[in-house]
Amino acid sequence: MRALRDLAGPAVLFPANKPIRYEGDPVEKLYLLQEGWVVSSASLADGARQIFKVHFPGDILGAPSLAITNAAETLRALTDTLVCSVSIAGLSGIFAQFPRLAMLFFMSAQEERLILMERLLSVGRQRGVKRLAAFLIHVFDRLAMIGLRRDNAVDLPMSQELIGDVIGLTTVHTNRVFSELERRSLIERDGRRIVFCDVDGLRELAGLPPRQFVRNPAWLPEGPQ
Amino acid sequence: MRALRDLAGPAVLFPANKPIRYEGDPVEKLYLLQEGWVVSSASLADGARQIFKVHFPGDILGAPSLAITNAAETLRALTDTLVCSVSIAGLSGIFAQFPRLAMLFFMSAQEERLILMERLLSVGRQRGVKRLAAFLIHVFDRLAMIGLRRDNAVDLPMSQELIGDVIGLTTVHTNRVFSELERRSLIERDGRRIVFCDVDGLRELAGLPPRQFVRNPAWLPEGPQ
DNA sequence: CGCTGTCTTGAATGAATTCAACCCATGTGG
DNA sequence: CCACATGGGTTGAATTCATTCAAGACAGCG
Repeated sequence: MRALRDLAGPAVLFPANKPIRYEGDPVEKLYLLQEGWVVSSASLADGARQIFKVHFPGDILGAPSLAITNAAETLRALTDTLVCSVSIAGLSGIFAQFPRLAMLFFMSAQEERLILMERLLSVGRQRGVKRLAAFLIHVFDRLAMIGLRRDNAVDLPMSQELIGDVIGLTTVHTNRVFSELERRSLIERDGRRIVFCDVDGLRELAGLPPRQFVRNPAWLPEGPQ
Repeated sequence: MRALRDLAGPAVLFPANKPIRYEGDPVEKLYLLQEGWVVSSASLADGARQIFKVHFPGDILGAPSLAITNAAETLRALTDTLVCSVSIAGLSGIFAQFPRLAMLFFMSAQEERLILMERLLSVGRQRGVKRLAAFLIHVFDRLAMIGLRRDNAVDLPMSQELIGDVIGLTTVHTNRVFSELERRSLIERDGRRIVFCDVDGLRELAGLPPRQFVRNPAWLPEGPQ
């Protein structure tokens, strides 16, 4: 990890709502998100936008576009954000020198695939209410995993329009579906703060199978001493 | 690649429609698809199914479940299929010995992410007709890429129900949307054989941005002599 | 011959979008 | 301090898209 940090350039501040990279830009580097929230998204000709992922500190940004010449996703800061960047050649050096780290990168890419598959399952096969429930639970769990959530509440720095872009609904319908979750006493809202009053109920509504992650498997390549 | 082939077990025949692995099964290995078509999918409690990907010869199967204890996706043969398997520890050995190959695996995982993102964009933000167009074009292009398509036609070994499970529509609606593509003279059908009479029109309808893949970049780690 | 699976069509229902309007908090400039 | 603009959030009504339920057509197969 020290090797990776040495490769990374200085941390750059992106204020809330500022784009870090546009889709179509030439792909030159990867980004490491140190502080703040970022969304990756793409748009269609008619302006419709789909958000692929809400990124938290510790995430690698821009990796999916590694194998293409022009970026497929736009990266945009949701909050004030600290980001540093790594050249692709640098990443390649990591693979040559640190097989254990390389394998961990590979596994993390597979984990991202899993998250995308889960969202696709939700968007393709569930109604709006369940989609929103699934997204909220996803954020809830991920924030806990990286230690950024203490209590049963989350401050979501996203407008309902953005949330609609995650789950594939219009602003208006996202709003109605939010109200329904509240009416069913699964959540409470205070501005953009969301209180998860009935996590189990929400999780059951979301209806996605639980996942058990393997964190430090024996079969990983040896690391350096 | 020879190293990989040495690791792989013998090729096993799975007849059409036979499951190779169920979601929930313990994750022990990866699969290499040598011959035939396979779909990976997952289901919800109510029985709704989402197909994540249609796999062709050369694909690695089961990788997304690498980081979890119980498989997230069901793998099922669409046609008669030849599959061999690799232990996860074996893959790990590849990472330790062949950094160039490891990097290629990593990039292929990112490419898979890209494909999933594209499908999510389509399913989340497009109407049925465009979703089907996008899927057909995707299959059309991928088959050409691996040299399994000569003319302007594809034999899709999938029922309309399965196709609906890819693009997130019911059987009935998938059927209507198929008819519309035909009515608009974008395709012709003869059983499960699909003739792409107007590839450009279909591609435009699908409305997804074109991708330029980097195939052998200079920054890849050195391979063995 | 009667299965079964798949494709197809019609009609009714339901979910989500569209269009429109209104509310409210914030911020800004006169 | 007011007038006004701006970005969200919320609600209603009409419309469109997709699902559901039902039934018929057809081919392949025992």
